[in-house]
Amino acid sequence: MPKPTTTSYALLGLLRLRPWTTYELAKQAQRSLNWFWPRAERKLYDEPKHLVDAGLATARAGATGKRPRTVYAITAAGRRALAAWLDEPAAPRTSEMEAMVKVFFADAGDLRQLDATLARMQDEARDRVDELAAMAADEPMFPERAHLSALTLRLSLDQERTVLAWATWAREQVTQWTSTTDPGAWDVAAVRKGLVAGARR
Amino acid sequence: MPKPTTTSYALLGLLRLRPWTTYELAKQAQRSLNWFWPRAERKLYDEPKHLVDAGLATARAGATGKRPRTVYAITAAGRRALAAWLDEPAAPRTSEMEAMVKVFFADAGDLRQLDATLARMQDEARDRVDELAAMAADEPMFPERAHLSALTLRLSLDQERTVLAWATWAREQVTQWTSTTDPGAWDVAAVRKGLVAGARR
DNA sequence: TCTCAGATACTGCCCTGTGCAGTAATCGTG
DNA sequence: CACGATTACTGCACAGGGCAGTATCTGAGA
Repeated sequence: MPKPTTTSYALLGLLRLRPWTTYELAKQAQRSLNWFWPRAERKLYDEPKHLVDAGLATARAGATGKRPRTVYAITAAGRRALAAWLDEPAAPRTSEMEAMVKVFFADAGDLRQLDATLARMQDEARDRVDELAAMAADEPMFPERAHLSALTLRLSLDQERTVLAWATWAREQVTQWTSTTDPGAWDVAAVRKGLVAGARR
Repeated sequence: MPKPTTTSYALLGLLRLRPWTTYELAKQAQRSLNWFWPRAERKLYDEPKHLVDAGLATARAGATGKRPRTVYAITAAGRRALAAWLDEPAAPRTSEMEAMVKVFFADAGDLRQLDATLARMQDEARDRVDELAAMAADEPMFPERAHLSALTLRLSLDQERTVLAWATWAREQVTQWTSTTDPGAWDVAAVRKGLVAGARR
């Protein structure tokens, strides 16, 4: 059997909290892990089977009426594997921001297009900040793990607020530009200097 | 031919600046786009061929000694496609942070493991801040596009600094914990409240 | 001037992951 | 108790990643 992926360990982590059906597991992963380990629902349906193949989880067959409902639970080997995995250095962070590609190549279009892109980024960040704030305000689903979710929630929230602040700033800046190819009186060199000045903090 | 992906448009954007060989294009993409649109080198070697198939770029055969060296250039259709693409709403941002999965499931291990994970995140963020600051301090490769790269540079830098600040904060917090399962006197509820309080900014 | 180590410039393969269409069972409402 | 909506999946095609392998080129030493 192929070696477990990060997605395997992520689901194993959820199974450590309690047994779940595939469906529940998929939903829970999208609710909690989606902020830092986003995976398509499709993939979440396949993964538990691999965990069973690897001996890290067990499948107990159940049913809701005629519909089969397999309940997955972690095994002792699964717990050991998870603990061992925590020691391995994590893969570097990566972020995909299609919108930033559009900003970077904004000179292929006009200022209206650029502002629309920035406005959409602003809206997206605002929605996410609200969603995360709601999560922080709600009762945690696993109160005994509230300290850990407080840590992760904080990074997600900080990241979204950073994007929101940046998008707001960027929209202001581009109103000073003559066109997407000519920033007019806008002092590019000064802005770049400002970036370096704040270096490391 | 299948419809172009974001990666197609990203490379098309680079081709708009000047013609490149596959190798140069791959290197340039990793230098500039990697911050917001990371793609494996492997993929960057395939993509120009698809652009040619789609009529968005042309391939002109050249050579360095016995080694063939195809130079790609954007076509008029390519320029039109790129400008049109700028109007389409971008895909939502996503970030993968394997380290955060380890933080979230830190209660499967001990405080030493958690601190090691946080320390590695801190180092990674520090390195990236330095790298981005160096880019901001250097002469831009395309001075006529310095205003656009200033915008993208700033978001990348802000994001990295956010992670750096968070990791530093998180390391301080966990020293106050009794174990990964028991935060001791650490006031979880207060921290969560603090998150909501700062909502939206 | 030849040699060979390392750097350069790729390609093939196999697996992970995504998006979407399709399907069947179940639930809620009248 | 019929039927539309929702729930709970599966199949398929294609984008993307990692790594091993290969051939060509460059440069330092014999």
